[in-house]
Amino acid sequence: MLELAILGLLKERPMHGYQLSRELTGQLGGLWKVSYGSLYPTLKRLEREGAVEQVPGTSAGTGRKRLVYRITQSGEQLFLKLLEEPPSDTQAEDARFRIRLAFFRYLPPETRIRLLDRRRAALAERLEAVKAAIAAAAGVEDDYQRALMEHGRAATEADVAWLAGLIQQERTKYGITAPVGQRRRASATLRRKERTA
Amino acid sequence: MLELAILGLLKERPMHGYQLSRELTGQLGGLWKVSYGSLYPTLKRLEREGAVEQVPGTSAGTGRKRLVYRITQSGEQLFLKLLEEPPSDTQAEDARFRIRLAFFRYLPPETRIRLLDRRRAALAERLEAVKAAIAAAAGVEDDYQRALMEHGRAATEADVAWLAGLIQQERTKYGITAPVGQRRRASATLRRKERTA
DNA sequence: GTACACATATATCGGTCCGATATACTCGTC
DNA sequence: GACGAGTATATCGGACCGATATATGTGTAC
Repeated sequence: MLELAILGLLKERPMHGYQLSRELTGQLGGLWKVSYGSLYPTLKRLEREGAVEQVPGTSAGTGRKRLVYRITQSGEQLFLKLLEEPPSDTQAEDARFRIRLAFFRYLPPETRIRLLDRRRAALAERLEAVKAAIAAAAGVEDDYQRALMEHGRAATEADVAWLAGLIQQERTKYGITAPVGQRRRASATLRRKERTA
Repeated sequence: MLELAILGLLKERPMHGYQLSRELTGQLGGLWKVSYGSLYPTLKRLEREGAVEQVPGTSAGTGRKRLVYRITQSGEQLFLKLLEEPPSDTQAEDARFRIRLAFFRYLPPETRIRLLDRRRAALAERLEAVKAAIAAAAGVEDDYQRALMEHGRAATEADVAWLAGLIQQERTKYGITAPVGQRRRASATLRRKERTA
């Protein structure tokens, strides 16, 4: 995830580590505070893999030690690959999706819609799970546990609606019609079952 | 975080690892899927620390290998300590707060209000950061970046309002009046400054 | 003019949690 | 009696975190 964010920023202009940290923290508006303990090792790994490279002679004039990096050709390819790659860690996927969205402009409208729809399906599936858990916990007396679940439901519903709005907006903008058959309950589970069948 | 969840469940009744995993995944309604890669090592660590212990002879009759654990006296103490402990990892704090809430019934009302208020202050602070980022990005053309920030603002506002509601409910229930001076902008930052002053 | 707090900048450490995977037992069912 | 599905414990490498160490530059109060 951090790789994606770093490459996305370096795509715009060369930067050094500390600068990346500030941009990431600021641009995502406090939604994600990047740790140096992640940033610098990741930057080194990207360099080792050839996705970024140091810009020579940049710290010469200032006297201050600064390692400025820029993205390479191979890094550009990696960036686009990561931007489309399916999710892995459900825990971090929320954060990953935000990063992705911040660089959505680099993707064609069709791909954007596809990714938005995939995310919506995943959240819709989570919503069903939450609803099922609420139904299962009907007899539980704990007020806080119920409040927690209800809040989870409301928040997830809001997210799904937000994504639906973004998709609609994108479709209207580019005149892309919704697929026929309007797969209403096209949750990831259902699609997975179809694929294996 | 996992420690807290495990201790909270074992406080109710002895369980083995797999059972804990199902309870956690189900009870939190898909909001958190526990990984075995976290669960079993944590369980072992808790045993090594003496917070939990194996219930002897439970797998005898079944023939199936099952390691049933129960909470110890020292584990009960650890549980209460973790339940009140201030947050550390901002990334995981959202999840940690949910776990905490699920076991809120074990805390006295005053403590509950204090923790809810701390959480609300932290979110209010985050909200201010998001607002500042939105203001700073006024000239940016990227629609998605703006949509992302706006959504972050809306979601955080909803969370703050939700917490305010919970606090109000708790106060009404137990007849605890709000502190005089009603520190309106009592963000964590302000309180930190007051403490150091 | 100099001391001192603060921001800049890179780097490492231990620790938590994750998904994937390995292993093995139990049970229904065909 | 084979076989897949569910149960159960365990380890692995990897991502990310907060805390911390270690410098250097910069503003400013005395």
